[in-house]
This record gives sequence, C-alpha cells and structure tokens, in this order.
Amino acid sequence: MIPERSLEVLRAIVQDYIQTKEPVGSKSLVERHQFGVSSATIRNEMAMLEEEELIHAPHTSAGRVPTDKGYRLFVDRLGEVKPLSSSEKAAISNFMVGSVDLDETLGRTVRLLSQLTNQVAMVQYPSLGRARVRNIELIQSADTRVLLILITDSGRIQQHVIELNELVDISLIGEIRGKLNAVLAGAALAEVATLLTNFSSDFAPANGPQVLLIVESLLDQVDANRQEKIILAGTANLARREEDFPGSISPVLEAIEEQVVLLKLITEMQSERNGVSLSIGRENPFESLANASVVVSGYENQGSEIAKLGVIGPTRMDYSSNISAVRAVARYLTKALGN
Amino acid sequence: MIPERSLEVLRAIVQDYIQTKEPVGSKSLVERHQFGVSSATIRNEMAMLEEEELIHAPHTSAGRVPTDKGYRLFVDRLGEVKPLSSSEKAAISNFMVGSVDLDETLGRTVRLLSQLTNQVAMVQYPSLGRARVRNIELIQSADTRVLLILITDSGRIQQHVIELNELVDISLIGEIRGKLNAVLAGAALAEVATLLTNFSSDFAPANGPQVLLIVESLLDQVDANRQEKIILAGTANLARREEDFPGSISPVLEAIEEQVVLLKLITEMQSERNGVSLSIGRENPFESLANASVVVSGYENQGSEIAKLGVIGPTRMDYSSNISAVRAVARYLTKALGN
DNA sequence: TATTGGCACTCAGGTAGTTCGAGTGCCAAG
DNA sequence: CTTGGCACTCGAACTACCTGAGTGCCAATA
Repeated sequence: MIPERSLEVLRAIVQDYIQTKEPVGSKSLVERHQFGVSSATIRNEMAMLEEEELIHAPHTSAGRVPTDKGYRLFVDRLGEVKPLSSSEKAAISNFMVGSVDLDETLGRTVRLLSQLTNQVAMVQYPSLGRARVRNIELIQSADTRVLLILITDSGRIQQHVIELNELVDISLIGEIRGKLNAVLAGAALAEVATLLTNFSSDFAPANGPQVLLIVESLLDQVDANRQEKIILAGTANLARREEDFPGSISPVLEAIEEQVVLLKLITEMQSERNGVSLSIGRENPFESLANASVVVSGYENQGSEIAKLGVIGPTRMDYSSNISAVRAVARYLTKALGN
Repeated sequence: MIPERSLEVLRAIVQDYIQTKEPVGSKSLVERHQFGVSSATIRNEMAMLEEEELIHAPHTSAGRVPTDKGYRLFVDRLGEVKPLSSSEKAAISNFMVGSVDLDETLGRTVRLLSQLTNQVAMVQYPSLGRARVRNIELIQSADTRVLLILITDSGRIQQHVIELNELVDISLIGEIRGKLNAVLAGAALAEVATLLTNFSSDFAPANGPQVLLIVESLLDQVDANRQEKIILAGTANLARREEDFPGSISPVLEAIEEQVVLLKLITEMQSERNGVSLSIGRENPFESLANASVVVSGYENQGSEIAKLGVIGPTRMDYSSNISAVRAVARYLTKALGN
C-alpha cells in the first residue's frame, strides 16, 4: 500500500522532528539523509504522506510535523528499538543491587526508569488478583486493637488495624490466626471470600462478633487492594519539557496525580509486540493527555504478569529509546522479583 | 521606627498585589482603600517603603511589588490570620472520619491540605526519635526468610525482609521474638541499640549468626527511619500557578521531588508565633526555591511534636489563608492521632 | 511640618508596517 | 518518475511609534 520510500521519508521526518523540535522541510531532509533524490521528489512524497494524514503542516509555509497517526505508524513499523548503551545497562544493574523488600525495589525501579528516560516514570504495585496467600498474622497491638497482616507470595505486605469493640483474650487471637492460616494458606486471593463463608461457625458463639470483624477486615483488605496503587518519579521532567506541551502542562500533571486515571489508562492498554504497549496522543482516552504519550510494559513474577510499569511524556518523545528502556527495566524487575 | 501609616500602606500593597498579581500604583491604592489622603502622599510613603527595601519597583514607570522582606514584615506584624470559613471547617472534619491507620490518615491529610490551599501540600511522617517500641514481630515467610515488623506507639509500622543464609528452625524464630519483646517492649527507640548490645549471648552459639543478622536488621530499621519521609499532594497546583514563578517552575519541582532537600528545609525551620513557621523567597537556603515560600507547622502526639506538615507555593501567596489552613490542619491531625 | 495639585519625565507594552526567508505547490522538460 | 525552476505564502523577526500608568519633584497651601 504505502510505498517503501514514503515510509523512509516518514521515519526521517519523525527522527528529525524529535531531535530538532522544529517542523522539518523537504530541503533539510535531503541534506540530513541520503535519499539520492532531490527535494522536489521528497516534496511529492510529503504531499502523499499528508494525504494519508501521517504528517501535518502547522501552516502553509512551514515544514511538516508527524501526526499521532504518523507516530503510530512509526513505532509499529519503522522504529528499530535502540539498544541500550552499556552505561545504561550498568546503571540498571547497579540500581537494583541491595534492594530487599518490595517497596524498596519498586521505589528504586521507578527512579531508575525516570533517570534513564528523562520522563515521568510510573510503576504499578503488583495486582493481588492472581496472588496467593502466604501468611496471615494477627498481632494484638493494644487491648482492643489487633493488627492484621496479609502477606502474599508476590511479596506484598498489607497491614491494617482492626478496632474491636471489646477486650479480647490473646488466646482467641491465636486461635483465629491458626485457623485462618489453616484455611487460607496457599489459596488464591480470589478464593478467599468463598473459603471464609462459614468461618465463624467454628468458634464459640460468644466470640462470633469479634471473629466476624476480623474476617470482614481481611476481606476488605483483599478487596480494597484490587484497586491498585501507582508510584511516580521524575515529575519535574514534565516541567523541563514544558515547551513540548502546547497550552499548559497542568492538565497533564493533574491526570498524573489522579491515580484512578492513570490506572484506568494502563490497565486498558493492550500489549503490542515486544511486550510493550503504547498510547499516543489522542489515542488515549483522556482529553487532558491529548499531547502526551504513554509507554508501558508488564512485569512478571513466577511466569505471569503481575503489574505494569512505564513512562509518560510528550507525544514528541524519543520512542525508540523509551521503548527499549521500559522493556529493559521491566525485564530487570522481573528478574529481581525472581529471587 | 516605621510609622503606623506606612505599615498600613505596606499591608494594602501586599493585599492588592496578591489579589491582582499586578504591581500596584499609588492611584489604584487610594481608590481601593480609604486612606483619607491623596495619591501624592501615598507616593511619599511608598518612597519611604522602598528606602527600607520593603517594596520594589520592577521598572521606573511601574507600580510596586513587595520584596521578600516586605512579605516577612507583613506576616510578622500585619497579617491577621483569616479565620476558616465554615465550609472549610466542614471539609476538614469530613476528611478525617474513617481513617484508621497512620498511612491513610496522613494520606488524607496531605490531600486535604492541598485542596484547602490550592498549593502543594506536604506531610512529614512521624519521627521515630521519641517513639517507643510497642511490639516486634518475626514471621517466617519462606524457608530462609524472615519478616521483621516493628510497631511503635506512634502507630507507625515498619517492615523488612531479612534473608538468612541458612534454614532456620521456627522455634528459634519464636524464641528470638519472645526475647526481643521482653527486652525492648516500651523502650524508646533511641535506647534500642544499647539494650541489644549483648543480646546474642543469650542464645546457643550455633545460632549466633542468625540472631546477629536479625538484630542488625532491627537496628537498621530503627536507624534508617531516622531519615524521614515526606508525602506530597497537589503538585499540579504548581503548574497552575506557573506565571507566579519567574523563569520556570522546574527547579521548584525538582526541589520538591528531592525529599532530602525538603526535609532539610522543614526541619531547620524554627517555629514562630502561633506554632507556624514561614520561609519566604530567598530566606530559604535553596537557590531553587528563591521564588517560593514555605509554610509549616508541627503536629503532635501525646503532647510532643512528632513531625511537620505544610504547604509550598509562590512567594506571592495568600499568607493569611495558608497560615490558618496549615495551622488548622495540624491541629486536626493532632486530634486525630490522639485516639 | 505634612499634605496636595501640578507637571515633566520615563518606559513597558501594544499596534502597525516592513522585510526576510524557509518552505510550498505546480509545471514543463528531461 | 524525477527534477530544476518559479511564483506564491505566511510566520517570525525587526522596526518605529504611540499610549498611558506611574513616578519624582516642586511650589503652594493648611
């Protein structure tokens, strides 16, 4: 359909535009690339591309700028993924050593990704969806208070304080803990609710209310964490790229701060080839992100994807580098979680 | 020293400037306020104020703008603290209901403060400095892994995964936990290190290495958390006030993201009257915050200050409102922690 | 001595006119 | 299909000019 050379021209336009941030004209194009044809020919090609809405001229006597559709074609068909430099690789492995718990690992990861790409980076906490219960702890932290801790095999630790309305004997707490673990250890989180349906009937009726409170809290815990969490880093990079956002950056900042929006966005994104998925400009469902692009990839634990990570930046971003950075970091994180 | 009416004029200038964002001239000043004198007189006053470096003219034929020194005088001597509107008060109490654990409470607080002030809000996590150990838990989460949980009486919960190099018997874990709690329960965090000096000598020599590992991790835990943590909300408000920051907002954003900087800043700020402390423009030690002001207040638990919270915004901010909002939120948070 | 009206002066910001040149589309010739 | 040529377009950059808010100062006044 679209002839080979036109695609070459599109690629050149995208690359030049990303680099120079100026609309690119036919003349500079033939100067910077070896096409072996004259600028007039290129002009014809460009007219074609404009016909296809892959590029767009901001005004009559200006060069051309890629449209969202143009970027899309670029990433889908043309952009070789730029391999990471060795210093970048070194940065990645350095960053990872010495993190032990999940919080720290994810924290480092998000900062790493932000430094690597000079964009805003985000890491989603592992979804509890497919995780399994490893351990449940109940700790009496005051006379009428119990701390419930839920540890899953993805390494995530949830804690919550339960306020019981009356004083509870420590042996009862122990009993509940024992039975909870007996019933739930190894169970998938999705099964927890069904497994606990008649849980309180095992206990003396007098203790029923307390047991129920704890069970409810546990279910809340499982459920509340279906609504996920995202951590961010490098917000300042947005401001540094301010000129890349026509209008203002504040809608973008707002969208980013609104975790719900971000979560919706990245969970809806379908993985494309290479395990990386993109949403470019107006492709993505939020008006406020019309000038932004999102690059995400899933990361895994024990063979299945548990959450996503990625970057968000101006539509005019260096897709090649960012895609490879996101992919590499996702891989490293998967590896780091493997231990 | 400085006559009464000059101060009135300064106050009027600050108020008008904050409201209109335009340099304010002598004529508009007499129009908007009842001074009972002519603009010529005001001009004389203004010349005085400029002499004192309390205001400054951006250029010859423009009105005047308060200097940092002018703002300082304003907040110290002139600004009545604007009482909160009843709807604001309602917002505060609504926001607080239903938060149970510390994380959630602080999370709500910071969002509340940001909404109330339309600025970037920050809340520092309680310092462990004066806190006491309430409980220590050790949970075996895999064959060679133990989860250490430290709960303090300020409600803060720290957890850390310890990697032991060899398989450990569960009864040993239980023994260690028991003795740790026996030794440490109720101890101030500062004492923990001394209390544990000879801890491992209580155990069979064969177990020495394991015990040491755990003790070390616990000490790390106590120590690592001396370096505090801050949570932020409302970063987008900065971008919305972009025009208030000459140059760019990106240095400000960077400073804010750099927790170390923020922490240094707010811990160094000395509380002024009303329990609120301010740092205005170049008063604060970081060049990047030359156009920013910080308003912070401490919040308390059990009668002593455990950490700080506050807002950060342009030097040209509404000090009266922000001061009262910060103060009110700090009070409410103190109250909320009282339970 | 403090206040005031008057007045000349300053200067940032807006408007209007001009030029410049990168870039375009089209065409006829190769 | 490619290419050189050419007329055309129009934003950006520069200039010149004007306007008006605001100033500082002074001499008159209360």
